[in-house]
Amino acid sequence: MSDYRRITIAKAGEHTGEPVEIAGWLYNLRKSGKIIFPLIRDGSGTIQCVGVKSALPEDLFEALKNLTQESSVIIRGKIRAEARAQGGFEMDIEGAEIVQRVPEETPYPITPKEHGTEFLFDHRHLHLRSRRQHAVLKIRHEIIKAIRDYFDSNDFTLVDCPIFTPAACEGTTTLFEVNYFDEEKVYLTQSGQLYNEATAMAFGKTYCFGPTFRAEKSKTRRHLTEFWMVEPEMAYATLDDVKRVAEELIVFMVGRVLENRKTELATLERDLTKLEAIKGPFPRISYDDAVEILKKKGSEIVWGGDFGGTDETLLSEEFDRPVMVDRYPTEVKAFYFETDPNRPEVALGVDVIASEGYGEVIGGGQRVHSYDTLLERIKAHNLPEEAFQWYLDLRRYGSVPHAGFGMGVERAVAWLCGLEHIRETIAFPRMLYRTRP
RNA sequence: UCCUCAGUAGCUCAAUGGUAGAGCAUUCGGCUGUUAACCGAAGGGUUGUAGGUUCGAGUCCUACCUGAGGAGCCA
Repeated sequence: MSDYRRITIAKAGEHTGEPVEIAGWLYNLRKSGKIIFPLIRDGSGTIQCVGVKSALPEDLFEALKNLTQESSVIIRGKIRAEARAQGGFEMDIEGAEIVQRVPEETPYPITPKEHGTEFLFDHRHLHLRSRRQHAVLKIRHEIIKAIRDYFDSNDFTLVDCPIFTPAACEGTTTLFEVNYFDEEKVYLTQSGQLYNEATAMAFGKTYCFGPTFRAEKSKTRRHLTEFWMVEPEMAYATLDDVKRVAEELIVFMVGRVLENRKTELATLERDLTKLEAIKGPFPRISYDDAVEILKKKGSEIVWGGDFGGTDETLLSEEFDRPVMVDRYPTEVKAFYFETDPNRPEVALGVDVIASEGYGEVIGGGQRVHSYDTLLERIKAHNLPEEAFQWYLDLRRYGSVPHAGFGMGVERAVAWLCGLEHIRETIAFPRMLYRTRP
């Protein structure tokens, strides 16, 4: 038994001819009388094994031949290059150990045929084992790693923000309320931004990376109630810095995925030319320009309104890469946005609209840094002044121009993977009508 | 919250108002190169729930439940 060295399927090609073992699960089994083809997956990949009756003990051959889908099994044998096999390699079975056999009375529910979304997401804990979902989550991991590598290597310090917050960050969106020891109400964070402004004044450049929550009853392919967001914030920075960093981040992220996740992109049948087109510089247009473009394309948008999902799609059709839209009407942006000194009616904010109709992936801009202006805004938005004293402190003690943005991780994943729906981009999605499993 | 569509076997779906069916999965049998393998056989149903119309309802009507897509809102 110890003669067989444990390897992962991903590295099978490096061990041809050696006695090795693979510990995994039965993904599928094709059999033909005296020869069987178990397809084994181990989390790193899948490989077809070949078992010949004459070469194996009778009881082992029969046990493998009758093995049920997703039974856990350790296969021992030798790897061989095989032109007919999918990954280019096959394993000839010399021995095996069945770790747990899935009973036939309770067969694995997800068969190799089609299923509906309700069924699949009710069985999400098992659905994750299938090839497509595995590929999506591998790419998600790559994207998250790229994001962290980008910020870490550009002098940003990770300072995470609280999940429990005492009040609304932006005053507009609906929050999840939590009973906090029956003493007071707290809310699940919808953004770490206000806290980021504090940490940026302490560290210069910071970012937070964590889950955020929105209690809006959005029921579309672009929304989750719990999603992950990365939010950088920079002291002594302006709107232009936000655009530069956002562009660099996206280009870096896409590069990493193209470099390291070719296999997964192929599994998803992603059009690579669309990803390869995502290079700097991204087109930069103003909100005014965007409205003109949309009007020409038949949208009913009027100056002063925010873009709907359809508008974002129409806009993205004009470009082969993400487009940056800046200087939105102050009215549609949150209270903390700095206004353009030359045009007080527009805010120094920018949205990055992803290509191929994937919508807004990044939103951010320059923050108000004058104490008086911020106080005015808080009053104008009917926000509780008391709760914002600490935030006002940031303008009392060494206030500087500063800026930052937030990127929705799931939207980025859906975009780079080319997915129809955001629910596949996270292991256990939380949506309007789904909190299980 | 609003609009639209859909709920039939474990799963994916069929069935003009007239005897509820197929493929996959499961069980049994066959096959030494299969690629969502294939071939033969068997078991498997309170047609989402509650009413109603009708000689007769999976099918038509009403309400409710569940889900999907979209709108608004948002990343």
